[in-house]
Parts: sequence; structure tokens; C-alpha cells
Amino acid sequence: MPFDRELLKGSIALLILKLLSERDMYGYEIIQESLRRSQDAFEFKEGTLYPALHQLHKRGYLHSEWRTGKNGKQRKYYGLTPGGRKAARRSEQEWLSFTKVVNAILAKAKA
Amino acid sequence: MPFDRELLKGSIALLILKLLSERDMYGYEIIQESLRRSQDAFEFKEGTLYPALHQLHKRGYLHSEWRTGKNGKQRKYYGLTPGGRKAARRSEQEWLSFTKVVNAILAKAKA
DNA sequence: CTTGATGCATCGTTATACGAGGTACAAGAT
DNA sequence: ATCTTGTACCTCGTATAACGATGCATCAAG
Repeated sequence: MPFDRELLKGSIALLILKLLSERDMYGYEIIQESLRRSQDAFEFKEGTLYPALHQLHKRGYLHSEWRTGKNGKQRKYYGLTPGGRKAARRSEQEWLSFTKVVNAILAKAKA
Repeated sequence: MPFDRELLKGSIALLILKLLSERDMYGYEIIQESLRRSQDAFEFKEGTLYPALHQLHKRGYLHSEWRTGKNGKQRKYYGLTPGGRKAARRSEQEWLSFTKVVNAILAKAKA
């Protein structure tokens, strides 16, 4: 049972940035990692992830590099630029205050 | 400083449903209440709220009724139908698991 | 030798947030 | 008297975005 589509919006960039703040990753790996860490609850769709990566790259938040795996496989690794690191912090902060505000409204709505 | 537009998506319906689960309200009142409870951090835009209300109404989650205020002013009050009540619970549950998953991914990304 | 997983990518559809614009009335200020 | 401000409703167009579908290539396993 996937989440309401709409809830995902805005969190995509946040998750990409935060995952890459841990280590460089390639696209497919990001999808797998999200699945693993969320126990299959959160699946990035390829049609969502790749355009998002390109957009973040274009904004200067990511650098990319083709690396060749042991089996000669080409993988495009992404990592954070200094600007990307800042964006990651900003994005997390925004997420935190946003959820705080929503929860504040929800809490009082229970009365 | 408004939130990232995208973060709001999906939370609109949730907030409307939960606010109305407390008491009947009219559109403008929902905007004011959200501002008040979030200390002006969360402002529903009219161009967002009214279409959203109409949509929830069309889905059968809300009933609406014109009521006349003391000064002869017409206000359109919205309230939850039984289906709306269910939707409110569903929506809150979804929000909770969604934030849980995102926070889980974020937490491990700090390592 | 064919299926499934890995790994990249793009395009068209669909949904939606919201700025801008519009109507109307009341109260208070100039 | 007029003008602004706040209340209160609404709609339309634009921009953005998620993602299903689709495509291509390689490799391992059945």
C-alpha cells in the first residue's frame, strides 16, 4: 500500500540530499537503500528519481561521476557539493519545522 | 518565509479534515485558525483552500450549509460526514506512518 | 535462451498549489 | 463623501511535479 502520492512531494529532494550526505551513491542504489531502510514502505520510482537527480545536479547541489564496477558495469555516482551540503541542512530544517507545525495543528484539532 | 511549496502537498486535505473534526468551520475561518495555531507559520492560500474544500465535498467527505451571521453576513460552514470522519482518521494515520518512515531514513543518514 | 535483476534514461498524463483576479459588504479613517 | 482595510466567497491559468510506460543495455541463473 503506497503512500498518498501527494505526501511524498517535497520530501524527495530532502531524502536524496540526506542519503547522499552519508556517502556517494548511484541512482539505483538510492532506490534500494530507501526500500531497505523503510522496510519496503518507501519506494522511489525511477521516473521520479532520475529527473530529480538531474534537477539537483543542475542546481549545483550534486556532482556526478561515472565509475566502473568490478564487473565492468558503469554506474553514475552522485555526491554532494558544498552547496548541496547546505541545501541538505536547510531541507532537513524545513522538514522538521513543517512537521512540527502540522502536528501542532493536529494536536489542537483533537480537543 | 513560507515552506517549500512541495512540502505542503498532501497535507492540505489532512489539515482540513482534522480541523473540521473539531467543529464546523467556514473557509475563511480555517485559514485564520491555521495561522493562529501555527503562529502564522502556516497560511492556507484562498486559491488552494476553496478548491480543496469543493473537492472534499464532491468526494462526500464534507457537508456544507450557508449560515447567516449576526451582521447578516453569509458564511458557508463545512462539517464532516461519516465518510469524512473515516477519511480524517485514515489521513492522519497515513501522515503518521509517512513521517515515521522519512524520519527513519533521515536518522540513519546521519551516521 | 529466456527471464529477471541491475542500471541508466525520457516522455506524456494527471494532479495540484497558488498567484492573480473578481464580487460583495461593513467599518473606520481621511 | 470617499477610500482603504478586513471579511468572505469564488475561478482561471500557469507552473511544477510524480510516475507509469517505455526503451536500451548487461549479466546471472534457470
